[in-house]
Amino acid sequence: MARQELTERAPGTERIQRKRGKRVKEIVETAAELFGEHGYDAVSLDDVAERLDVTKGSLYYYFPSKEELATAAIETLGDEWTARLERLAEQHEGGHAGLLRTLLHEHITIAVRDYPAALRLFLVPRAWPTAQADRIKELRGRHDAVFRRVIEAGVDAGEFTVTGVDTTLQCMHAAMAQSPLWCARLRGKARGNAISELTETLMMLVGQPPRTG
Amino acid sequence: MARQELTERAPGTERIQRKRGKRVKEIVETAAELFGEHGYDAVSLDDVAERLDVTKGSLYYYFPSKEELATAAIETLGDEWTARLERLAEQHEGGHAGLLRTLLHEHITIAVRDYPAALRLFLVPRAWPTAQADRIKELRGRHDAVFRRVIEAGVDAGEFTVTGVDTTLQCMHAAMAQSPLWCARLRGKARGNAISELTETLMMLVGQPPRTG
Amino acid sequence: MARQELTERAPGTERIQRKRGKRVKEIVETAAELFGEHGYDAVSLDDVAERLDVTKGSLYYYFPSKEELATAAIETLGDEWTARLERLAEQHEGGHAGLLRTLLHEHITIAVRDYPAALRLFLVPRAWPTAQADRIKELRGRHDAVFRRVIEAGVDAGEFTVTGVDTTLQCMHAAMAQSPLWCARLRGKARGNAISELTETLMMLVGQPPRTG
Amino acid sequence: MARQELTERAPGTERIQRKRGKRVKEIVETAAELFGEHGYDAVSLDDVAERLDVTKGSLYYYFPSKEELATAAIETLGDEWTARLERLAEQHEGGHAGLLRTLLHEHITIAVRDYPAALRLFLVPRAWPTAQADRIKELRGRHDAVFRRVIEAGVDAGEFTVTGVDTTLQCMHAAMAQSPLWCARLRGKARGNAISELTETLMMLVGQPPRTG
DNA sequence: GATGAATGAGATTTCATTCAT
DNA sequence: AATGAATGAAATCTCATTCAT
Repeated sequence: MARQELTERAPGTERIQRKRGKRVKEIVETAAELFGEHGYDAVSLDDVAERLDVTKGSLYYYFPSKEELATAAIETLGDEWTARLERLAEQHEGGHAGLLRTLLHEHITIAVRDYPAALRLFLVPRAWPTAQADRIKELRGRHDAVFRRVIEAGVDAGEFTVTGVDTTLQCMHAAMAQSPLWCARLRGKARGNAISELTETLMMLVGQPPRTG
Repeated sequence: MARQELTERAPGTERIQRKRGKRVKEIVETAAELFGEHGYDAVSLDDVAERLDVTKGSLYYYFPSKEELATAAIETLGDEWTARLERLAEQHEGGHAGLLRTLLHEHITIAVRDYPAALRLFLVPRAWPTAQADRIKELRGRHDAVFRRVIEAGVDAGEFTVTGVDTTLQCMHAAMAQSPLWCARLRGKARGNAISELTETLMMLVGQPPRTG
Repeated sequence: MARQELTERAPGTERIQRKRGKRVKEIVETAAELFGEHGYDAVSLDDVAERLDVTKGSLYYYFPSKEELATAAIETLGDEWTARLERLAEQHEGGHAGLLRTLLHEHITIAVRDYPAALRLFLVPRAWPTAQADRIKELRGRHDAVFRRVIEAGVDAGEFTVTGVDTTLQCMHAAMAQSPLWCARLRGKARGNAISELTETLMMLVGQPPRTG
Repeated sequence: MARQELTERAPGTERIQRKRGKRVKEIVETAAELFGEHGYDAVSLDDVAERLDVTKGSLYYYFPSKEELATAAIETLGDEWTARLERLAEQHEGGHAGLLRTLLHEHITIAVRDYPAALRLFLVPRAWPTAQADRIKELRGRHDAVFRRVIEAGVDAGEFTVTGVDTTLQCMHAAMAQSPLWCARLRGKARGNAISELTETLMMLVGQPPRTG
């Protein structure tokens, strides 16, 4: 019996890994959704499990604790999100204002359309265990860097005016994190307009007058 | 029986009421402090009771549930807060920009110095019972109105430029709600500077170029 | 100071006692009502106090504990009740059937009209402390005795037929105790009819055919 | 993928369901026992859990609240009880008096011997949530119907005499509900005699003279 | 006589976590 | 891979009782 187990170890490991990855992603996204919606403490693993239509026990197969699940949610989302923004920044041609506008618009769109409520995970300042807090800080840093680079470049080029880059970044981030709440009830064109309006308003933070709609 | 009339009907009712009010205020303020600091879910009634140096049971003598206590805390804070801003607005003389700057500065100062965590109570989207949700919404309305009036007046006077008043308000509030987090580690002069910098940055949202520090 | 108290002991003691007696009676009746309605455990002293529009503390001025209050309720009610029935029995002239019918009718009337729900106190078998249990048993005995005497006399006279006097008594008592529940929703004539019908039905327990209404 | 079809979709679901059902039954029966013995309020979930040798938490795995557990207990008991009486009624051959006597005897026997305290759950007028109150009322209705049918049939056949069917039913039930109290201290033959005596006494409520023991 | 305040023991309920299968 | 069951610590809430005034 013991010997059997030794031989039967690795059949189709790859496909299994892929499947596992998909499952993990499902869980993480659902968790992020719920945590973002109600806050970490107000969401029980039962809630997460129920929305996924699995049992609580299953969650523990994929994650060793509730905290790790939340961290994974933040990490995964943050990673993907940042990657999308970084790609955009690389491809972009044109002035700093154009790039910043593009980044803001994309960021808000993702927040509102793809991961409503997920961003709040970054905001709600829970006392994470240090290991996880560090990881989160790093992510936040990478994320911030995308915007920071454009803004600093714009300032250097004399295109942007700011009181302080950090403060500007914080304001942008805070507003974008709340955006899903404001846009939650809008659909279709109205939502698109709201996103554009928010983008233009945030552009003012670097001294760019709003473009006429 | 006739003699009874000489005695006052409700003896000492007033003083008792005052005393009760004072106690309630103590409790509410302590609660607000803790809730604001750690969030609604992270604070147990034991925590509140312990800081007040009474037993859990006593809290229930004054409030029928944790939720009601939290609502009271929010209400008290919001009330006082708004009142302070309204007073400022009334007294102010001078242009719209000056008033808005004053309001923003005061708001951030209160948030950072006096109630370093209270704003989160308004933000974290907990599913309050409707009775309480309504009360909170009303508070936010009053609070919003203070800022809305200045901005609309400034726009009408041609002093301010905005893409949309609602959006502008939302961005301001989002940023201010986060401010205690950014300033938490700062003290003394550094903190004052941070507050001023944030104020100036937010002034840009209505098209006012930052004043040179 | 101590001396003063010795001299000031008894001014108008009598009137005070009477007043006290009235207050006690009010409390006892309200308590009996509530206990009978919802059961001893389901009623809190707060409930009693609120219906009386006094504070919980006041109840403790008159009764040393919840249990004593309940006992007092049972005792007072039982005492008065039994006294009324005993008086009726003494005055009565005529046959055994007539007396039993009168007693049943009166008993049910009191139960339904004067103390709805109070009788259940005797039924709900709580584990009273023995001191109080004894007192209750005695009361119950005196109460039972009124009916027992008529029934035994009737049986001896050959007027009544029963399988066993105890059993008959128990059935009567059980039915009468529930009667307020059945008649609670009836008013005026309808209630009078219901009481009469119940009386006639119980008369059958001693072999008396129902009188045509 | 094709292989999956060979495996059953919900593996062992049936056995699990059966096991769960068994567990639920164990809990419900233990609960019914305790609630019946001491009353709803006097029994804590700790009591139930301890007798089952599990923790409180486990009970909440099966029932969402104490009230639901109690309702389930009542329902289970009532269901089984009524079913037993209905079966008896179906099988019975002979006159109405014989059937009624059988039903009464069986009912009292169950009450006294099998569920020595369950009836109180039906009697003590607790304010159940309406959903559950309805279910209980329905149960009582079914239960009542068994007796009502015999009595009405007997009356129609001229075998029985009653003042009113409802009143008669109420008296019978009131007496039977108390029976466990009266017989609690009796054992063996004495108990059997008490049950028979009570049965005969209740037969008098429909005008049937007692059979000589 | 009566009240408001406070207490503390105990009840119900929640939930992250573990484990056998 | 996943589940159902169980646990236990901690949270919310209730309430009889005490006490200073």
